[in-house]
Amino acid sequence: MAQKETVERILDAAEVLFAERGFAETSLRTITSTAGVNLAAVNYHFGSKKALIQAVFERFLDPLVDDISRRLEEISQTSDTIEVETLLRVLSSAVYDVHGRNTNRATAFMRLLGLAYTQSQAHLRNYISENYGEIFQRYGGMLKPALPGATAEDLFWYTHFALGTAIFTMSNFDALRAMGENDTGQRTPVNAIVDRLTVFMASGLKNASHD
Amino acid sequence: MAQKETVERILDAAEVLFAERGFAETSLRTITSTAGVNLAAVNYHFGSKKALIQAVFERFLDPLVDDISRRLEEISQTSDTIEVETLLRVLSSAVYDVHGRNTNRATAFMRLLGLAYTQSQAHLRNYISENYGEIFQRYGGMLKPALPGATAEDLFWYTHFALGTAIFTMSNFDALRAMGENDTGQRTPVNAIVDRLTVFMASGLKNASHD
DNA sequence: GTAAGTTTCAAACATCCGTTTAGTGGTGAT
DNA sequence: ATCACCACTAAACGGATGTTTGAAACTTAC
Repeated sequence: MAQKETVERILDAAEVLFAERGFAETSLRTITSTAGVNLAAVNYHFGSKKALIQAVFERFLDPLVDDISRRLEEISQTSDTIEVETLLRVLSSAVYDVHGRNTNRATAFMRLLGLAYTQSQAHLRNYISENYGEIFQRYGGMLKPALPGATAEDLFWYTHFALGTAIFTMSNFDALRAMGENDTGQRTPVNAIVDRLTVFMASGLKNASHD
Repeated sequence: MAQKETVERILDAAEVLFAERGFAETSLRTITSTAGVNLAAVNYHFGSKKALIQAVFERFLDPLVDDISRRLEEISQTSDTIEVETLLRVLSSAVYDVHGRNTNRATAFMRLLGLAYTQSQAHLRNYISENYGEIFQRYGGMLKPALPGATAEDLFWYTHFALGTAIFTMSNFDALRAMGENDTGQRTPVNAIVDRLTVFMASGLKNASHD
């Protein structure tokens, strides 16, 4: 009866609240009351709180993965050897593509991705690695020729260092930005942060080649 | 009456359980039952769950901060300009110094540090920044001349990238090493990982200088 | 217009949580 | 021996949580 369906109202509220407080710290009552729906609606439409969490991820991960897939195919056709920076840009560009206009949504997404790693939600990790593991491996396969001379051990550790940098930054995005503003007096724009992050990761990764 | 005091038994159990599951996900009943003490003991000795969380951190951070302080004074006397790698080594050496023998304890501590950033525990962040903010700033002050040409904004973001890399790696230390062994067939020694981590962070940081 | 099916609702359910209380047992000083 | 003090304990408290229930309201189709 309201403008938006109940299901989407719940997903909208849950996305924001989960990103702000985490999964365990956000109650269904808080979600349903800010969504303006009945408490029982979550269990009716999704089945359980865990299923709701997965649904939140599915809603924004699906279009994102499609976008990344498309971009990876594009650049693998145009050029033969792909630079590290190019591969990193694929990710940030995809995020911007999908949630570009809405910065709040993009930062919420980043925090959620970070929380997925950090918070003890085994069901979420399983869900993600089952449904999105393939694209992850494809990406790693394309990264390998970009870092010639790196052993398998090098590649493993350096990519996980880079992954850790990104995830830590994402999961603390707002807090870090607030600290930075308090510290330097400058409120760094999102894309300026992403640029620095890309530089940091790329230069760290490149050291895996010639050591 | 038992070999260890009640207070320490609680701290030992809480440290492990918090690191495994997080703060909100660990109940006082779980802590007290694995510690073999009465439920009310936590509130009796510490006052509240929040105070217990802070006490866990205090027991860990105090000796570590002392060690870092001592090392920073040492190197600031011997040489004038300090390399980035040297400053990074101060941290890893201090952790090894204080908890060197017990690798489990060191990784648990790293995970806790990561959780302190990620989990929504405002009181913890306030406690840490109030009690340990000084050494943090001193370290930052010594890092600044090692990265000439970097703006305050650069410095803030690149140091937090490096911090994120370290925290993520350490807090998932066991899981990462298991993945790596499964992936590459090699069980990478701890110091080899720390070495790679130092290289990664240093080369990432150095890019803050000339951009 | 009535029946079937779907969605929403208030209320209750069982369970878990952090905290408090009232009381017990022990220790050391006077 | 008495008193004060400290550590500990079993039990209960009030509140919050995810989930379930059974009936009401609405939608759709014939």
